[in-house]
Amino acid sequence: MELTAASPLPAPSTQASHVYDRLREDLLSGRLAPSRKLQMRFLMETYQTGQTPLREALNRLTADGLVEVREQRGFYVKDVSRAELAELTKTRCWVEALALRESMAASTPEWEEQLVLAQHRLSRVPRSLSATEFADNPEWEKLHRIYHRTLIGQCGSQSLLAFCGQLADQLYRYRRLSISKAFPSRHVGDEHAAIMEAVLSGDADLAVNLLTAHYQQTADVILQDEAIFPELRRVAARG
Amino acid sequence: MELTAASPLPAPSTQASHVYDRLREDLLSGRLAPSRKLQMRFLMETYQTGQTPLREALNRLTADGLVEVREQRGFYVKDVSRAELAELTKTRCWVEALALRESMAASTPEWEEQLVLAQHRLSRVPRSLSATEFADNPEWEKLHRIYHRTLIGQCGSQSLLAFCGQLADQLYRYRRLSISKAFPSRHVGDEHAAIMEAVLSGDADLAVNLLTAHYQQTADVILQDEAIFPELRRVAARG
DNA sequence: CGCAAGAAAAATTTATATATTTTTTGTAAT
DNA sequence: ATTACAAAAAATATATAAATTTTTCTTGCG
Repeated sequence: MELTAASPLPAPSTQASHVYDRLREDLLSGRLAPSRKLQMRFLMETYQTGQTPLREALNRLTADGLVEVREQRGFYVKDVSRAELAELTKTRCWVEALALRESMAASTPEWEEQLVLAQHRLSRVPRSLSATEFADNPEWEKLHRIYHRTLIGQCGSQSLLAFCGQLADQLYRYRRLSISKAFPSRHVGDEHAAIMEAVLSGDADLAVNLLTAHYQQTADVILQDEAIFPELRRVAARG
Repeated sequence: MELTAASPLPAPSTQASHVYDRLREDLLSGRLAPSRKLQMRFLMETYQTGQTPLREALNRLTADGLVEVREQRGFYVKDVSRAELAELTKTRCWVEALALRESMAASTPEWEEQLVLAQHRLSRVPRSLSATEFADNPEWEKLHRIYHRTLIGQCGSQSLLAFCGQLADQLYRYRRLSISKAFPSRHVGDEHAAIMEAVLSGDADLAVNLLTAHYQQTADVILQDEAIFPELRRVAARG
């Protein structure tokens, strides 16, 4: 297994935060596989650090919903399931629909300009680094995140935005875990543009419908990915 | 200051969980005052424990929004403000309105029975232990929590329920912090009954309106409590 | 002879104690 | 009065120890 290499200098203040960032990246990318046990000794060697910063990082990640802790039995990478994917998606659709409506109700010229900019920048970066096969483009992911965050950023509630961020992270892991990334069948660029248009035209119902469809379609593709979920046969055979 | 005494036997498995429970109670009750610094030495002596379980507990409480952590500067009790109270209340109204509608849309006879039971039990316990002055009744608080949780419990999203629980905790602290607890001016029992009636009659709009009004009124009372928020004069004099 | 139950051993998580940085505070000098 | 330096206080990290869980091995019974 290839995990993040121990980079030498850019220590973000505390070791705990540094380990948190690296662990988070390894969890989201799938390098640390779902339901895998996170043994202290292994983590200490891999990330070259002590257990105090490690526990700190693992506890934060537990709060983020990426790690699971069982009392006196250690930490585990949060498992994935079709049921959880469906529930997370459903919740995200509900909550972001709410946040988007509130954002639009509190719209300002500045916010609309931010949205136009975010959409434009996203449209100028390729989804994949390779034209023939899918190769994750970190720059696109970053701009994609900013775009969706901007969409709901005017809602006026920090706690709601933080919750949306958590849901986004958890669902992002499903996307990275899934091999068939709906590439290049979908035109996600067009979808982002259409949502923006609806927002700018003031049509909240349309904007919400487009946004939720956007999320639902992504989930539907991943739900059909046999590679990330145990096939039904095997589950039946086990029981 | 009188904090929770070190009770001898009921240790919930790990020391960290035990400290978490006691710290949480002291934070919610206000025994640990807002913006107070949580020094390790003080906490270790007060709760008679080491720093590993303490850090664990403080990190969990940070995720709950009751504690704030500043890099290399330690932990602090989350500060309170009128702005945050207003925002938390607004968010809770939005999100619980959503959860209540979804609960009603997914209603079952079992759930309705649970709700009837929860409301009945709550109505049978006095709000205050004393008839003349306000004396917090833990049993009422417990049943109150269960009632509100039941109301939205059928929504079908664990993560949404967890988020609602967090908001409830944070707002509960404001209530405990406030001296004028709207007692006995309001008839919260009637409000709880009215919400249940609306739910049972299937009138979602009415139920949501009653619920959000319920939360908003509580917040309005606390917002006028000069004792918990720094008076405007003092803020102006400082700057 | 195979299987289940119990006890000892190993592995691992959790907690304490010690050491190292970092931040803050107090003092002196410009 | 302000800045620089030094001492202290406190947070963070490492290393060591204790307690718990899991595994393995042995013993007894069918």
